[in-house]
Amino acid sequence: MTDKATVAPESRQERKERTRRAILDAALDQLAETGFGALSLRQLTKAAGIVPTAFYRHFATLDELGLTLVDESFVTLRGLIREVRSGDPAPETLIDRSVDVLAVQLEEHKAHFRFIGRERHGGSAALRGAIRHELDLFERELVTDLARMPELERWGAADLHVLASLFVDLMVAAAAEIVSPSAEQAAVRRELVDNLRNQARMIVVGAAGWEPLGG
Amino acid sequence: MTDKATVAPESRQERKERTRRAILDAALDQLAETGFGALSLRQLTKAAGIVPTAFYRHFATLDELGLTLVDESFVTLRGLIREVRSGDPAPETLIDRSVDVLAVQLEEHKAHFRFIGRERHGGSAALRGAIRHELDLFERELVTDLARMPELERWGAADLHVLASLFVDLMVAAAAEIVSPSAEQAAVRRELVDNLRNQARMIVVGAAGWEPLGG
DNA sequence: TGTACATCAGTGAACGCGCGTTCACTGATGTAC
DNA sequence: TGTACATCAGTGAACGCGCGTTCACTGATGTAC
Repeated sequence: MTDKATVAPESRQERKERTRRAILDAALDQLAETGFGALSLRQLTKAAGIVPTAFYRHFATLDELGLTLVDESFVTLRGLIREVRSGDPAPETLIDRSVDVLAVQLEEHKAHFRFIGRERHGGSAALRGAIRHELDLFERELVTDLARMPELERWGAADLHVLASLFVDLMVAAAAEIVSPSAEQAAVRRELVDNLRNQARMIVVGAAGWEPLGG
Repeated sequence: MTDKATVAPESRQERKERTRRAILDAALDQLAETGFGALSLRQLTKAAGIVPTAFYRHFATLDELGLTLVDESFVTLRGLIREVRSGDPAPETLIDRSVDVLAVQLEEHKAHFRFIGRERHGGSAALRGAIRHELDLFERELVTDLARMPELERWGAADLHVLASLFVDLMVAAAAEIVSPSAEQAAVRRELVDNLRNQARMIVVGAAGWEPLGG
């Protein structure tokens, strides 16, 4: 049972990475309850199964941990977009499919979306700045995606910005709402998702009838 | 100079109200920097010019203070709507006027909007619940306003909810962005307001072309 | 108007607690030979 | 394969600090007569 062959030969590096992961997960867990500013290093490390001082072997400061979580969360968000892009590009089904993918990803990466929703306006200046920067990048990517659509070929940069920012604002607002603890019940969550779908459809109707801005 | 006639005859009640106000203002001030969860009673009372323990003469807990701020902030928000309603009701100018009024009110009641934007998703469960409740009420009021418009007479409750929630989500998102410390520069703020105006216009176009939901 | 008493906003000392961070350490893993 | 040394993730004691809350108090304002 415990002979040499069954013992996992975990290297020092692997063990360190595992601890780092445990810290990040404990943080995401604790951030469901409180804002990042109220995060306790001692509670955090206790949940991660290490002594408080061991935290500094992995992060120089709590802020560095926060920035790591921002990075991680946006990797998740980009995964969402990649999944939407990789499917059927027909405009008629794009909205429905995007909302469906979002709903699934929200469930799987609840903590990441909750973190972004919470700290977007709630966190420290550094955290807010990082999130705002990532959201700007994200919106710019969406603009280039939209610019490729034949229906929008007459649109200028300003028009694309209006539409893209609408989608991003809406998605972030809905995501924050859907992953919030008060939307635990499946029925509530479904209602929120349905509403998001309808909101997106109404915006698409608006885009279809939109007269591009002058200048 | 200091004879009886010039001395303000401040009653005990008036003085108490003034201190209470000082606490609330100090809280709003401190909340520009951190989330409500990271609020310090000691720093708060110091800024208000009283000793820490005097806080309890005015509020039983910090949470009670938070709920008072929620109430206050929504009084501000309702004032905004009242001002929009009291003006020209012509649909063509409604959006522009609403955005203009919002921009002015954001400037005048920056702290209130910042508080709502921050704690909407960032605060304690009690605070989030209170804000969410008030926003629900607010949206319902907007629905009854919209229902009175001749252009929307064929719309059902579900359609009205989609449109109203779009406006509310958008307004809260934009407000939080506009009052954030990173939008201190007038040019940045103007750009955000312009974008909000265009977003609202695109939604109005969407509403104009919207085919009411069945059921 | 004057006096005696009640009210109560604000005081200040004291408490125990959890916090982030320092430091010298331990002992298992990794490396050089 | 065996030995001697280096690395470094995690330990545990200790620190000083600001925290929320308790309590008995003070003294100006308000009230009853």
